Amino acid sequence: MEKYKKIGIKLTPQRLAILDFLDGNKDHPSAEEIYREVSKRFPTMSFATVYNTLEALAERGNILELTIDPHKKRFDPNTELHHHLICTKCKRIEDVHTHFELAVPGMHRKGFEVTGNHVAFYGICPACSHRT
Amino acid sequence: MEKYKKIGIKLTPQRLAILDFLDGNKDHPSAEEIYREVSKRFPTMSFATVYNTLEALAERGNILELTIDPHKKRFDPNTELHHHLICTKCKRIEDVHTHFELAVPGMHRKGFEVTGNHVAFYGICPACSHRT
DNA sequence: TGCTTGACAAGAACTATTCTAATGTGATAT
DNA sequence: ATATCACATTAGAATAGTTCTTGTCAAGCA
Repeated sequence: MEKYKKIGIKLTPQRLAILDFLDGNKDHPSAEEIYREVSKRFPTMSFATVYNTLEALAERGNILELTIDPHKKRFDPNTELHHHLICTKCKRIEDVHTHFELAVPGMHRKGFEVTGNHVAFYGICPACSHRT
Repeated sequence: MEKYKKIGIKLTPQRLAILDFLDGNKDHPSAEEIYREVSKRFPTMSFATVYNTLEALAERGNILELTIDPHKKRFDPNTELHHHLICTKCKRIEDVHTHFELAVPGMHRKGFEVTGNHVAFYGICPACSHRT
């Protein structure tokens, strides 16, 4: 795929498969989910390859590493500025494409140079609120 | 200490030491930091006790489990609604006691019942921006 | 007194991630 | 087209953080 060329990493079949799986993916998959899926096509795939690729992509700003799930890292191929709505029961994550104008008041900034922000909304998704 | 009685868990010397360490602590300590500190007073202290106590406290809403640091859990004894400013280099976390009026627009809510939110601000703290 | 419940310590087990060493391979220059 | 080399890949070991298990004990209660 031509569109992946500009990322600036060496393209390999494994990496293309990972990129294809991520492209347009709205499920914020974990390394394990990526591995499970991609290793269907590449049964010899190693976990290290998944992590290496994800790290390389994150470094270049092509994906975001989410620190939302206490148990594992999750990755988001959508690098536009956006926020998340998380079901505290099933851990499903939905995107919230709204821009919030947020600034840290000087008194709390403590000399920090603020570079970004992320809003996590918590709630219960319809599916979970139904079953009990 | 009387003030701990109302938490509703059985108070033991180990738990009192953990509670004392957390009380007013603004450093958002990890389990490991709590263990290191409390085991000075109770050298036989086990990690399991730390985790059990933290879990019990979190369940009862007496502390918050922060999912901000990708490498470890961090705990916040301040359960008032507040937000955080995180140094992406040294992982220091400062509190931001500002109330933001945030609502998820209906189109993104997808039927979620939203129960709360948390804003993470990212930046570089003064100490880190100095040393290169 | 005996029962029940919950807390504890110690360490094993587990999970997610990172590292290592050996081998393989895509991209470029030849 | 081929050789080369830096970078990718693999398998498995290593690590870090967290959770689980087992046996023990103390406190509260019938």
